[in-house]
Amino acid sequence: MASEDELREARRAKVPTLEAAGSRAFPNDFRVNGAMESRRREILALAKGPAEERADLPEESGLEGGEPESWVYGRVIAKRGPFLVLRTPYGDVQTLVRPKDSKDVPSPLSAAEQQMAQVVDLADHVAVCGPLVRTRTGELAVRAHAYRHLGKAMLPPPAKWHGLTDVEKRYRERYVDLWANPEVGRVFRARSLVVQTLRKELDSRQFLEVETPLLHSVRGGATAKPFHTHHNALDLDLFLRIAPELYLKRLLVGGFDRVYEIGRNFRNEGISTRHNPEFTMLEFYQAYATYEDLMDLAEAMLKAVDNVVRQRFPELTEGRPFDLQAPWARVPMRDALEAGAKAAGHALTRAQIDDEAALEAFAKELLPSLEHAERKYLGGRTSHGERIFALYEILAEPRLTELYRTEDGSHSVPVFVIEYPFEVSPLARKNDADPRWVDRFELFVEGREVANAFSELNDPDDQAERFRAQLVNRDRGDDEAMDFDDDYIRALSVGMPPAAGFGLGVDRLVMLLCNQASIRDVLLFPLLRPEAKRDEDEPEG
RNA sequence: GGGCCGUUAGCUCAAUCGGUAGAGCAGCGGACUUUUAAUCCGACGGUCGCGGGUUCGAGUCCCGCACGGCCCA
Repeated sequence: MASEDELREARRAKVPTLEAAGSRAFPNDFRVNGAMESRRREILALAKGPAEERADLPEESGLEGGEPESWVYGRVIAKRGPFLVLRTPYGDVQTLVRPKDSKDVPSPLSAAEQQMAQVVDLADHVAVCGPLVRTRTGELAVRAHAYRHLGKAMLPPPAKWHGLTDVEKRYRERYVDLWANPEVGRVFRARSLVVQTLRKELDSRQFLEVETPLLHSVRGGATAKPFHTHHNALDLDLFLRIAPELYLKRLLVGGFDRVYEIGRNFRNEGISTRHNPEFTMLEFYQAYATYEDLMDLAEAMLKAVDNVVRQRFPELTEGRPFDLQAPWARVPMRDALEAGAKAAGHALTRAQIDDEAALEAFAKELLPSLEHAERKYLGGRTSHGERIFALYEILAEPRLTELYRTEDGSHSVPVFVIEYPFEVSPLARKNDADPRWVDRFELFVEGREVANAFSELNDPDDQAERFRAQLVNRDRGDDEAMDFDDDYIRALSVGMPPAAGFGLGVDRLVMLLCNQASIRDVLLFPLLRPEAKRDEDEPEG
């Protein structure tokens, strides 16, 4: 017996035994209450804790009767001798289940319970109730004086020693991965805590959580390729949103001074270890604030998130190469460029950067040493601002991690890069003192972009101008360009208060905080191609 | 989109130069019943990802495809 069907059949064959013993294969009459839940948690803590705390427990042979009995319940993940190991959300607990009388010890279970326990399979759900005992090696076990079958697993679990390691299978069968590999579940608990803490931080600052449409008839808020869909009754082509930005700013117009949304966005792009077509972003907008206020807020908020996650999940956060609690760097892009160029072995002065002709000459000189893609990118930039940005991206961004470090040099620190050229920031407000730059920052942690924020553009004429520029790009074949959003211009015309806005990739933040190399490891169900259908399902020919 | 790697039993993996596909675990039958990957005995378990080609003979060599992983764009 080994084919999947045969393994399923072997388990199905045990159902009549369960029924003869008075249990359904899939009963739903086992109720837990708060007391049982907290008791189970206590027992798990005791099982995991130091051995001294279990020293007072009697051994099985020392039981006198009348000891308090407790329920534990979970999935059977191992059978060892007379022990069944149950996996619970809080860890594993041993149960001592005697399905037969042995030479020295009669089974404490009823005849029906013995029958049920004899046909238990790995991965079944069961509950046992009994006194706590100490095993010969000082471990805790719950000795089953009562036994309940709670649910049959018709398929076997992964190999007990290696577990489920096939990466594709782990993603496709996450429901197995999650219980078979406890560290996987831990990442998603940490993710939940990250989101919860972000909410708490914003709620405590009087931000209002809102939900805006996912179905958009106009592309906007970011430059990206959208997914297309269709509403039948209205016969209307729609896009899945690429960003909530324009709706959230309409709410500023409407008088909600502080709003945020944590939600899914969809971008019709390739898949990689850092990209999934649907991903979660936090965006928030605050009236009467500038991007500088948001730097303070972002730093406080992310330090709080980091503290909570490190405290609750030390095993996930240890050994990270960056330190979020150290002072964060705030660096004008031109300073980062100067430092990056120096580190790359180029003499590039601030005066050269600020001088359009000098910078163009430097770029021209640099071109031959670049790889094809970078050469094409830098060579194609025509304005001073675009050139500063391209040189920054090529020379400085990859070196942020080495340039900005803790005092002892042991960890990288988060870097706010500020003073972006207006040419590369179509939605951001120009700086009042020097309109070459916009009031914008991007936040980098360990060299990876985590957040983007700026003082918002609320001049409807300026915004209309920038939409028109997007249309020109569209005509040139740029299928990532935004649409002209008439209603958004009307909203700005009604009057949007001065404000600043912030966007953060939640998936990437979780990756960083929890040391996960792939975005798929922080998404419960990453997008995969469907499995190939079996031959019998395919049409002939 | 490009390059490299992978796909063999339910799970984890072997298979030498191209010569009858193997092991551990799980499952099944039995023994044992304080185990820590429990142990012992026995029998069972295969569309070698899919399709073509070369060959007397292909898991192995060649071509194509599918799915996945990593790197690059």
